[in-house]
Amino acid sequence: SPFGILQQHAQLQQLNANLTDMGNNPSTAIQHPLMNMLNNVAGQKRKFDDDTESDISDQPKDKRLRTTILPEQLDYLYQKYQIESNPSRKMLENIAREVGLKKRVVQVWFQNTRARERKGQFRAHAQVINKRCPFCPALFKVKSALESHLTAKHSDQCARGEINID
Amino acid sequence: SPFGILQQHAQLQQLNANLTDMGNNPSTAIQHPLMNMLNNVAGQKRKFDDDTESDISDQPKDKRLRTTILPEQLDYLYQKYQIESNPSRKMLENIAREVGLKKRVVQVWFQNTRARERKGQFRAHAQVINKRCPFCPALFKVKSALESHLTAKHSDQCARGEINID
DNA sequence: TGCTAATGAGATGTAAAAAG
DNA sequence: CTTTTTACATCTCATTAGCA
Repeated sequence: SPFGILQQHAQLQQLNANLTDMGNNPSTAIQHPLMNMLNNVAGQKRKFDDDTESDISDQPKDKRLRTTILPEQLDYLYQKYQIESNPSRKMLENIAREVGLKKRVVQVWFQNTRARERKGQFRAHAQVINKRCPFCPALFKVKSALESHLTAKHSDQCARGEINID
Repeated sequence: SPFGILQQHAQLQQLNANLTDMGNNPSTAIQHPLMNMLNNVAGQKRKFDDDTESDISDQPKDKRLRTTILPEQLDYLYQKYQIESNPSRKMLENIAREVGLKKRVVQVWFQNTRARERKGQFRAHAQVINKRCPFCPALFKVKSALESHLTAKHSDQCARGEINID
């Protein structure tokens, strides 16, 4: 996947979030009064299995981890969104694999984007360029994709100032 | 900066090595004679799409597994249903083999579809999409038409994984 | 602080199981 | 077999909360 590095980047961010969270979790167990405490309707255990109900350990695992979708990934997602705003499951898996995000994350992104669009908050995102890489025959239609490619494959040349991305 | 990623690449790889590569591998790939080009994923894999990826295969509970019948398969089944809504055992086996589903699954589908029809819930079942070809301005309102166009005119791009037919 | 990723409730469709 | 019920999968919508 061309986003392999990006994926790892995101994972690192999440990891760091979890690690640094150890020990300082001030916002644990803040529940809104409106929110009900019951788990999902069908009894599916979404929370950590609480059969050991004594709950002495009280690990601060409640922290919600937020995936950072990088600009390059966003471009890709928006590209796909233009083609199909409501992709099938199979399509979703393909996209997730390509972009290097979990399927669930991609699914949520599409849901949120759809909702955003319905509310009229849709914004064009990707910068279409359709340019060729100066160092190899690769062709790109999105600017950020070219940038990723350059940093991944031709970072040395770029560093020498031989090329201007714009 | 897009170059910042590279700096972390090394440690990221190390980190990634430690992580138990949570690669979701849905390649169950049940194949059926019909539509050989689509890789059918309707295999029995525990879905339960919730994040947490707790795919540890020691789930002791009675998990009712639900087959996902793909649109292409549905098309085929409805086609057969129009011809004969109550097929014989032999026909059932034929249909099951051709569509790539277990006989029992097809049997249940016919039962449920019959019941649905009796209750007046019969669906027209048209695959209207109104999508534009990702590679040229051609517009299609029927899914199968787009698929034909893609395989006929842009098979190379499709093969390169630049776009997914579904 | 704004944008948005993630969550949860509620609705819908339907495959599978149970009942008849 | 049919009818009914259960449970899973996925969507929308409203909210909550994390990060730049």
